[in-house]
Order: sequence, then C-alpha cells, then structure tokens
Amino acid sequence: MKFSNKLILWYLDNKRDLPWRKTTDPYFIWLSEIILQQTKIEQGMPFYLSFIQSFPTVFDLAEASEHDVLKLWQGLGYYSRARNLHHTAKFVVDTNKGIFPSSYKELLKLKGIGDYTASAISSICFNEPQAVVDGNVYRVLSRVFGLQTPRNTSKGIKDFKELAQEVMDIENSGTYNQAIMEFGALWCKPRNPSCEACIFQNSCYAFLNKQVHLLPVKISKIKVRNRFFNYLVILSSDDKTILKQQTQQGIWKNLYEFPLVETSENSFLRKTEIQNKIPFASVQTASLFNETPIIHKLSHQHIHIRFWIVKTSEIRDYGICFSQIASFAVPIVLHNFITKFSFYKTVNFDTFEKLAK
DNA sequence: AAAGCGGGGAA
DNA sequence: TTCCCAGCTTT
Repeated sequence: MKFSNKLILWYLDNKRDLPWRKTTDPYFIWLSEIILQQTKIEQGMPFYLSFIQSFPTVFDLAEASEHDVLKLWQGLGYYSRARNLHHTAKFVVDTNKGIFPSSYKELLKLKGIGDYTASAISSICFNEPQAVVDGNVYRVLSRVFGLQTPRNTSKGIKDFKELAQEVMDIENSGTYNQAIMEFGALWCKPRNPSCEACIFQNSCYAFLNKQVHLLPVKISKIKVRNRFFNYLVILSSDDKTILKQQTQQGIWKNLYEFPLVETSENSFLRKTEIQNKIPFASVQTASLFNETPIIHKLSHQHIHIRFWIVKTSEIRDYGICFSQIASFAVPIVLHNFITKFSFYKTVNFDTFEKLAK
C-alpha cells in the first residue's frame, strides 16, 4: 500500500479529538496554527480555547486592542505571533470583509504566515495540495525514506518540501497533512519512537538500517557558554602558594590550578568569598591582578579569567613554594600567567604592586 | 545563511 | 543539562 494511504488509515484510527478538527473555517484553523507554531498541543490548547472564547470571529479579534491580544497571549511565548495575529486580523477585516484568502500563494503574503502555515490552512480549509513540513514531517520523512540532508540548512528545507510534496495524497491533502504530523507526534517521536508497533516496520529506512536515533540529521550549531573564573594566587607570609588538582569531570581534568571561585558574571569578589575558599589561612590583602579578564576561548566555552593576588598568613604544609609551580601540569592560560607574574614578582616586585591597583 | 524570539516538558 | 515543539521574521 502507498505511504500516504497507510498513513491516513492509521490516522483515522489513532487521531486525537481536538477542537480545531471539528471545523474547516479558516479563522479557527488559522488561529490554531499560529498558536501551535513551535508549541506542543497540550501547551497551546488552553490558549486556543480562551482565544475563541474572547474572539469568536475575526471581527472580534480585529476590534480588540493589541494590548488585549498580548494579554491573552501572556505566557505562551514568541510574542511576535500575537502582534502579527492581530495585524492580520485587522488586515483581513479591512481589506476583504473578514474573508481569508483561499490559496497558498495569497495566504503566504499575510504577516505571521510562512510556508508551513500557508500549506496547513490551504490544505485543511480548501483542499489545496500543499504539503506541510514541520518538525514532525522532517522526522517521519527522514526516517521512513532515509533522507539524510540536514534539516536546518537551505538545501534541507528544499529537499524535504520536495519529498513531502511527492509522497502526499493529492486528493486528501488536508487529512494527509494532519495524519503525518499526528503520526510524528504520537508514534515517530524524537526519542523512544514506537518502532516495534509501527505500520512502516517493513519499509522504514531508518528502522531497517538501525538509524532511527540518527535521523533526522541536524547541523548542531555550537553555542558558546560564558564562564567567569577567579583564580586565587596565594602568597603566604612563608612564601608559599596553593595549587589544587582539578578532579571533577570537565575541562582541564587532572591538571593543576590555583584555587578557583567561579561566578555567574564578572563580579568583584568579596573578601569573605576568598577567605571561605582557603579556610586554613588568614587573608590579609587581596588585589585584582588583571582588571580586564583574559578571555580564553574553547570550542564551546569562553572563559573569562581574572587573577586575584591574595596575601595570607603562614600556610606551611598546605602550600608549595612558588618556584615549584613549574613542575606541575597546568592549563596553558595559567602557565602564561605564571610566567608573566614570576617576572614581576622576582625582577621588580614594586612594579607589580602598582599594576595590582 | 544565521540569529533572534519563549516557555515548558521529557530524558 | 540538552533537545524539541503544528515556525516566522529580520539581519
């Protein structure tokens, strides 16, 4: 049996009973589609109900103030959807007596309506053969047909739209579109999909090739996390300092470093925070070595590093001689600091004292 | 082509 | 924590 036929038969058996499935009125379909953009049905449902309650027709929505619309949208996120919703309601009322455009091409011109929403409305309300491509469709098509193009690239967007258009049921586009999305939401889920009881077990590319968890392909754009490190460079009265081995999982594991106070931003350390870090010594003075943080760039993290010169009482066996530091494995950024600092410390201590201010 | 925009639930 | 959700718009 054809892919689309199997899907529609599955849908008729398994579809959820949802309010916007009882109508093909473009106003209600449009409203539901806007609310459900990037939003799970469970989250959007109460908002849909309150919107049709407050604004039973597009005229009611158009007459409302933007603030009232935003107020009702409060908590749903992506607030430009609410502003565009209101704008489009007014536009439809002002230019076409409240009647929505009835073609994909015309719908696409409205604010807040892109390829997905224009396809959804034109197929569900007017049976125009436009295949929707949403997060569910990317997943189902990539798995069943083995389409490996990364979905978040321009080629991916193009390839998936083409395949979606190719395998859809031209005669029942509205039902087909809802079927594939429902299947993606209930069966072909991102994680732990129900492959053992799937109607496509015998033909699904991903299932047959054990690639279900690898599809759809998505280019992961590395997002950089900012972290703020304050290293405490201890100078005790018995001329020692502290190095600790980084034992926790993470960057620089098993390397040595100065006692570290991580903060959520470039904040000025309090003396008590420093003292708490080294309870075995008594802090006398603490000064910032570099006002401007050194930004150490790793692939996924930008580490903003500041060194604090902390003079303390005797620490005896808790510490090591400063000259021994060279024999410990430390991150390069610490090594660079140590080199620079040793220069000030041994050659011209007075210069450092000035710099520390 | 990439970034910005929200809030919530699941693993 | 990370991922993803019935995406669209702007840069």
